[in-house]
Amino acid sequence: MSDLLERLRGRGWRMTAQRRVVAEVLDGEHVHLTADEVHARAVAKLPEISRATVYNTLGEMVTLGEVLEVSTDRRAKRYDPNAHRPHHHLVCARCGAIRDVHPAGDPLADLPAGERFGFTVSAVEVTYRGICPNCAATA
Amino acid sequence: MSDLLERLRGRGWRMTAQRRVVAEVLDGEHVHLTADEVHARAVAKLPEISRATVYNTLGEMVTLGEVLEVSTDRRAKRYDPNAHRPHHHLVCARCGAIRDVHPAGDPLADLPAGERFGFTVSAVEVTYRGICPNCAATA
DNA sequence: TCCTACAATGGACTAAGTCCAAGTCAAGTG
DNA sequence: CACTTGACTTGGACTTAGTCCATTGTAGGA
Repeated sequence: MSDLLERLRGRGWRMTAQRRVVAEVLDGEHVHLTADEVHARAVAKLPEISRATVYNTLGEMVTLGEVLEVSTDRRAKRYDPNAHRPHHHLVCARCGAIRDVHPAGDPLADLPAGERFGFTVSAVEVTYRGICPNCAATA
Repeated sequence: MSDLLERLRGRGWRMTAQRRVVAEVLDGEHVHLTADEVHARAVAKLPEISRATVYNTLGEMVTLGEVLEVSTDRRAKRYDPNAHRPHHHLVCARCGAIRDVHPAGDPLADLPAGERFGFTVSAVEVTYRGICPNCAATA
């Protein structure tokens, strides 16, 4: 069963059919879906679920820290259920697909104090951009 | 006079009043403006300039590689005239302000071939997130 | 000066997401 | 089990950021 679902239940989440299907959709995917893709898959399991609910639910999961929001471009945000392992992203410039990657090194350490301008730096995001094998083939 | 303008002219750009003001706006700013902010400043110099033209012109400058497009969140894209010196960005999570930073190390080198999944990786963006001194003070 | 291809215009359109008032229902209480 | 209540869901209107396109204007060469 769903780990994600267990964790959410453990946090006192009220369990509804809608939330269940959203959690299941995310949990079952190893790619990063957009909210609309999540909605499309959720509708397949529960036809009357609304877009607003999908947005609400995703937003709550992000707030709870169970899911990461990734916005690599002007297109739709994508949701990453792999919130418990630090990683970066490899994005296809053509189709927008995202993969998780685990590079060596700690980029936070690469930012010397002299370059911090008084900011309290708490996080770093690294986005590698390129063309995925799929898009390269159909170029 | 404007360096940016000179470079664009040198590339055979047709010079129009609209393009001139857009280039001047970008060139004069050391913060990173959104397209709408660019438009607002452009209108101050040339009241009849249209939004579409500002978008077109910014897009062309990005294509020519004279300006960088930065989208650090779901809000509007920002335009960075400092395209000729590689740098990363330090973003305030509260107010959205952006500063350029120049960290040590080359993150591209940190992505081993085994983590590239067949992608042709051509660029890397690093975004440091934190709270700027200003926002920290008024917290 | 005239031509013409390139550029500008503005209004309609789209995509992604937010907001809200009204209806529904999960789960605790008696 | 039935009741209650506040949390959850709904769908449609709205917003923001940006794109598209047919028409009109104009820079710069002949």
